[in-house]
Amino acid sequence: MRSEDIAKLAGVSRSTVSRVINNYPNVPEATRQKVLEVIQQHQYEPNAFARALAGKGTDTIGLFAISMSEQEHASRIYQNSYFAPIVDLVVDTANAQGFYVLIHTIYSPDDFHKVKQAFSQKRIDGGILVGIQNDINLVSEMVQQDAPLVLIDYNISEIMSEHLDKNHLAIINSKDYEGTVEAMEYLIGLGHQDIGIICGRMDTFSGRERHMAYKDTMQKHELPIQDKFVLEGNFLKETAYSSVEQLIAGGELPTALFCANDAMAIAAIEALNASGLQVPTDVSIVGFDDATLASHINPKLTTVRLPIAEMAKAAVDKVISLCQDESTSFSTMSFPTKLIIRESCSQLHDC
Amino acid sequence: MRSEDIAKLAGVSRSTVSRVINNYPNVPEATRQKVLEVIQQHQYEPNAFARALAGKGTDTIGLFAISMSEQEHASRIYQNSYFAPIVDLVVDTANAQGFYVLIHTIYSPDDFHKVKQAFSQKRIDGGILVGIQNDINLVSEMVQQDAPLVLIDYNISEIMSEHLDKNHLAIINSKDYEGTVEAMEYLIGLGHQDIGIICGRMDTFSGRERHMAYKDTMQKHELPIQDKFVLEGNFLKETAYSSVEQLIAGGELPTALFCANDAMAIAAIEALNASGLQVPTDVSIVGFDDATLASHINPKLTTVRLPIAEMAKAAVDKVISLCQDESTSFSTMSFPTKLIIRESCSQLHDC
DNA sequence: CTGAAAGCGCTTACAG
DNA sequence: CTGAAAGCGCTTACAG
Repeated sequence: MRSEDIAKLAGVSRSTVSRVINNYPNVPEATRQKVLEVIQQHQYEPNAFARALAGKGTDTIGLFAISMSEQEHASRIYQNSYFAPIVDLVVDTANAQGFYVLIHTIYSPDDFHKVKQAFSQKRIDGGILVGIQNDINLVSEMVQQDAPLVLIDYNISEIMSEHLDKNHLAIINSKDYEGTVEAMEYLIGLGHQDIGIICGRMDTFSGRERHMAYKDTMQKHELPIQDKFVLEGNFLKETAYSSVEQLIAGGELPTALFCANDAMAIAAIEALNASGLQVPTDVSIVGFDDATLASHINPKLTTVRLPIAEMAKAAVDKVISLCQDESTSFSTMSFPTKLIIRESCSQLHDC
Repeated sequence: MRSEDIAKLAGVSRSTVSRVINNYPNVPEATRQKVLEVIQQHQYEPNAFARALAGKGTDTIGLFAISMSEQEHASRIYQNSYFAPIVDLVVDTANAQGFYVLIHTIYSPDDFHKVKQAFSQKRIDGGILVGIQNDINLVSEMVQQDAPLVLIDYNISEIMSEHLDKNHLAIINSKDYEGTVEAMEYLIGLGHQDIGIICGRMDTFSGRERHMAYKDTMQKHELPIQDKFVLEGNFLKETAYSSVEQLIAGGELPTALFCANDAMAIAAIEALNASGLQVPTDVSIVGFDDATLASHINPKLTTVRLPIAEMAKAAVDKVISLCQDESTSFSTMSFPTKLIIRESCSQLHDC
């Protein structure tokens, strides 16, 4: 069933059918009704691709989850307490506004080709990128296509200094620096001085922010940062577990450990437990994200809650409005985090 | 940049450009190379929609997560330990084979329109439906469009009796009946006789299978099924929590409770704990799914592991092969579950 | 208000 | 082996 068939049945031309489908004003109510009726009757749906070819939008946005540094292939994203909810919320929000969402996961620089392709093949009206490593070239390449783009978690000043801020572009961040400071102040308020950190991926905006806030807060309180207590990490359980094992093997432990996400915090607890150490008795732990697991493990994790729902919704609203606007625009939003105090930290008595 | 531009640059016709893009045999190596070179040089990507319009596939499959009975809107799917991994695995598997995936969540019969639309607008080559309630009319409507379709978790005999088995259709199930029997036998082997159940959604194939296997196993061992110990449920935490509260309020408790999924098992444990009851000391609990949470809560949950990864992969492989096959075919696959024994069940001593 | 026609960017018989 | 042409199913100036 094509628009031509509808036209015949309704005794009008394809042009008119198209006019009613697209809700143009210049068609008399009677004609409109007749056409609508025939459409209803035959459950006609205009071919989406033909519409797109003829200049209409695709009514679909792309969502690209980028996690380049991870190793095995199966079940990575959903186990990731950061990506999974974003995917979910983005889909929900977009669907509610009548948009489909095209998803693709990027595991290697090669895969990245796919996101450019989705744009250049005109499969989507706009796209959301999450988990992008700080690589301004990549971003600038994307932005060149001048398709509406929103980046979740990206360094705004890089955008500015590259003058990329005059495109259909938006950045959605969370206030990770402030969130980390709050967590650190809490730990310090509890009497901790030997505070370690398990870092996140340093090629990530949030990873760097959390690390910097850790350092700054320690310095502000004139607390020494001991190299052996700053553990590298990549937001993944496995590596966090082994670095904590090594830390333990080293003999000396911090009294508290700030972990750049919950997955690593949980790994830390497990590694500590495996060596007969208790949380928070022996060492206090704070995480970041407030993943589902955080409130279910034992001890319940004290963590910084990421406003993922707000961010995902804002991202969708933003792409959609960028798709609709002709004029280029650049905007940024930053959502506050919240410290959720549970059971994984304790007061230090001997200070 | 259109194929015509490439043609000009390469000194050939659009036809030839198309031939090399589509890897047709009848073009001399020299010509092919020249065209390929120009394509490379200009990073040309054929417009996906134009290709689709002209008869090629869209290289995208649809994934529709249906969860009609749930209430609030935000963050439902990802919190759902069943949907989230499926989404993830499907995306990964499809991506790896060069397919995009279009996702849509269905929360109401109205939304269902969207999945039909995706097909009738020819946005996708084929689709995967997960969480579909047993509604043969819906399925038959979909199947009429004769687009390749795979259903995860659906009653095969319904398909057969409606003669829907001569379409591009496949069903992917898990062996929930056998899995439940295994769990029940384990409980009975531990000496339990008063075994209750929290049911899943009964409009779901797996929900019904798990319930039936519970009943059958009880009967086989001539154990009485007490009405007050069979609790209705819908796979969600909230309702499970309150029915367990009611059960507790009733005064009499089973010694073991089989829960049709982990979310409800965890809710049961929480409800029990809230009343000062201990698992497994006071009541043994077994779940179903082996969600991430299962191994992290306290006590670690004994549960039946669902082969979600296998199912998701099989579903993708199946749609893709259905998309490629001209001939209609109907097939079914059923993957075994596995009982994972952890800490939430104990031997009953007084029997 | 409305139809005929051109155009969107491809693919694929068809003819040579 | 290869080009001209028709066709996929829409939309949108253009003319009336």
